[in-house]
Amino acid sequence: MKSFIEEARHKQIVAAAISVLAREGYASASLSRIAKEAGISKSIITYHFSGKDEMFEAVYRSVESSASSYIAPLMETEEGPSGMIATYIRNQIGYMKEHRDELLAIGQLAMSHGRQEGPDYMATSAQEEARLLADLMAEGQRRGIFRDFDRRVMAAAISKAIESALTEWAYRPETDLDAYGDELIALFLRGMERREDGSS
Amino acid sequence: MKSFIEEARHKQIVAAAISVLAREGYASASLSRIAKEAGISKSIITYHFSGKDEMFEAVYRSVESSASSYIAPLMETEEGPSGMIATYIRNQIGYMKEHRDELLAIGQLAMSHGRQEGPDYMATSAQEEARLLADLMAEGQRRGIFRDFDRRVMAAAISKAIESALTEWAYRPETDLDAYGDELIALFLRGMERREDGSS
DNA sequence: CTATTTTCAGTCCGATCGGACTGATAATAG
DNA sequence: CTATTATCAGTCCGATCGGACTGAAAATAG
Repeated sequence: MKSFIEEARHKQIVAAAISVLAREGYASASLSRIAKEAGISKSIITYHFSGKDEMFEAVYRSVESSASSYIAPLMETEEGPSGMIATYIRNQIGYMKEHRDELLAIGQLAMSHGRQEGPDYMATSAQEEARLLADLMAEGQRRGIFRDFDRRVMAAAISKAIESALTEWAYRPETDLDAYGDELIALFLRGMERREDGSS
Repeated sequence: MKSFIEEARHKQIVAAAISVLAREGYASASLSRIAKEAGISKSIITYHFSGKDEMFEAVYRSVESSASSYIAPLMETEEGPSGMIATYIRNQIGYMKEHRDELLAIGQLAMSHGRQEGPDYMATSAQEEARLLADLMAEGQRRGIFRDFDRRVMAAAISKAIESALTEWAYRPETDLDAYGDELIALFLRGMERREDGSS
């Protein structure tokens, strides 16, 4: 089926949820609040979604697919591990510039599961990201471009560093995101590369 | 006054709150749940604290003072910016090893304020940490040991990287924290240092 | 036109929360 | 001994939540 209406409502509700999550945080993102944000009756949400969990999953998947479809094509043009990692960081921040609320929203969703891991779909997508970075690093190490470091640690550091750009930017809107990304690229490329003197 | 009983109760309640926050997250950290964790009546909490906010502030300040009293003395012995930053990272992780739940707990408290910054005491202590790192970096740059980078970005990256050690460790208990810390130190010292060839 | 889908405002339920309060009791201090 | 302080289990309140439900109206489809 997938009527136009159904799809439009889904998008509308997801968009309203993203706004509320990003602006007021997870605790305020109740069904009533989201319905109010969308200008619709609360019943409509439960009519189109089986419940709150399913709706938040739709939010997560929506942002995930949006981000990956933005980033994936831009990665194709690069070849070396260094360039690809730099491109990865640059693209993540590029996406961030145009989709601030989406990223803040899924950040709220990710944090809302205080200890005790959240739903599967979150864990798997986080693993995919770590995997992608780790593979690029392994290739760089194999080629002798990168020194020997722990790829898990490095991948986590990169992910968190990109995250820090978002929180800094949300906190200080005057932050120059492109410059922030360039700083991170310089930091990590220098931190990963093998030195000329051949040691380590 | 500060009777023995009052102080002991405060500590007991704070400890129980830390356990619940670290193990079950902010959402589960209700007064009833914390009282149950401590094996006391819920009324005792409202008897010794004016309310939930004051109690969580006590939790935050408790961990903050514990951490700074652990770390500060160990910083005195170092002299150069590189060594001090390395020591800073090492000490943060050293404290982490013995106070996992405390750090997870204040992490929950920090995250609980979805957008819209939390209480003052949190913001100021975060600023102090960033300030300390930024000052060390400025000194390193002045001495020509470090290259020219954005100290705000670098300080945020370091803080987040240390945080990543905690989340990784909480997620995978088999993580070798000392090795993790050494990896971070290698990463950031290489990322910050001025290269021998004199460029940039 | 008729049948179906969608929207709406609103109610009701059970649960949980922070917090104020009770009254009895236990512990401690002067 | 007498006051004071501390503890307890429990109640009550107002508020909010997710969610199920209602009945009627509106929109859409066949």
